[in-house]
Amino acid sequence: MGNKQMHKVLAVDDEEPILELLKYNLEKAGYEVKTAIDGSKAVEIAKKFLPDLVLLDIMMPNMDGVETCRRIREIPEMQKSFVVFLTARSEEYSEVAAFDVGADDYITKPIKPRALMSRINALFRRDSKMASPNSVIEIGDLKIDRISYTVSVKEREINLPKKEFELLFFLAQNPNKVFSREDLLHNIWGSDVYVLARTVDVHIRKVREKIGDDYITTVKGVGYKFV
Amino acid sequence: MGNKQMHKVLAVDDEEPILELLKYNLEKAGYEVKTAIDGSKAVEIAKKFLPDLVLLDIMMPNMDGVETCRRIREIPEMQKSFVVFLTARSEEYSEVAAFDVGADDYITKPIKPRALMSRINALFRRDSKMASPNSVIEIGDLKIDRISYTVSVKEREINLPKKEFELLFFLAQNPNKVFSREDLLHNIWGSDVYVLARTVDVHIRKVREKIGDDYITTVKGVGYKFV
DNA sequence: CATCAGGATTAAGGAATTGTTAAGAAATTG
DNA sequence: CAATTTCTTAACAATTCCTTAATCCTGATG
Repeated sequence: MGNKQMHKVLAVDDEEPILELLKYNLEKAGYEVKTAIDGSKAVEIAKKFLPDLVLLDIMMPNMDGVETCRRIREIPEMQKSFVVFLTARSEEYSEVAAFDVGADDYITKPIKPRALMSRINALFRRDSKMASPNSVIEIGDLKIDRISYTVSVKEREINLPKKEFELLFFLAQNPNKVFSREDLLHNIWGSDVYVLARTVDVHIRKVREKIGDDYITTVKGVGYKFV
Repeated sequence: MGNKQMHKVLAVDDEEPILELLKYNLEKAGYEVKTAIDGSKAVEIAKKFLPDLVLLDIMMPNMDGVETCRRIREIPEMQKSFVVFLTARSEEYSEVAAFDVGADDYITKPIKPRALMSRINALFRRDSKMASPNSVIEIGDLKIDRISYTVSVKEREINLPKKEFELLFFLAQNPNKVFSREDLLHNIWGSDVYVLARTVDVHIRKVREKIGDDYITTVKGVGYKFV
């Protein structure tokens, strides 16, 4: 997360000229760009390329944008990436469905390059997705606030070190979803940090020690989940 | 991880010590490894060995990594395998060419064993995750959720240990189809794990105990089926 | 109705996984 | 750069889960 590299963008559209338009503008703005001509190719590329942003045409033959988005969101490493839909002005049908599957924004065609780039730059300017407005999670007695970096259980404030906080926050963001230790390492430590998987156990233990045993569940042989 | 289907890896480098380093670490991690000292040998071995992953040094005398990769990709059975390039930090020249011939990743030398293994494991993990798209099955009062690893009968949540969960999930994925104990062992335990067929009975019993007797049917002399 | 074959059930030991602790590195702070 | 906190690793304890084997049922068959 922290590493300042070029942001990676995957553009998906069934029309070649639009892909070229997107690629040209994005590369000019300093992004690393890959393109895909249909939904299944997009998923394939996303798995390997792990883009920070996916630009996704919502109307495509075979697999449409919404379904493609769902598949992409299933990739553990893609949980934190942005997905922005491209949609013709008329077809607002899928606006709801789009946000359901985790879209971050949508941009209407025809695409105006300058507007497009300004919206995309804005996305990344919001430092990371985590720092976005809804970064306060409240579940039962537990309140996790990523802005002030504090956790409280029943009004009682608790200070968690960074890794413990990130771990709790990440799990709480995806309640009831099991993550393997490897998933957690990739998402919280980053894909280029290599520590033993059992390190996660120790952090889990410390978090539990501080907030109680009721929030993080162990799924033996699989991993951990929130609640 | 539970299922141990040994993955096959072919390591290709013109330096013997590097091959040994790779072989040692890969075998320790449970991979079946073969090595090749140059590109043409690599292609030859790949044809017979059909590895799931090829680790390919990009700078080699005679046939370089990119060309070797192209030849390997021409083998029909190797279309779906992974190819990961090994490249010295300086020579990023070939990054583009590498991805063009279908590379899945590249790792820079000098090789750090732990980082290497973590990336390779991630490669296979990502692959296997995609294999099971329908992660939530609902049949009547029964809901099986592979994301949270929980089973619920009429809103009542039940926690199943891993093997029991996998067993139920597998059967429920193919409703009304009978599987012999051997089929189940092969599919859930893996093809290289040898346990007595009767072990399945015990797990079936425990699943029934928890979700009720109405979901798994015994077909005498044949096996078990869902519903 | 006795016998038999296959399945159900149970309990126990062993295997595998996770919990817990502590010590030394690494990072951060004053 | 010293002091403090946090992170990672390793070792061992605790726990859960898996497998086996022994015994008990059940229904089919002669």
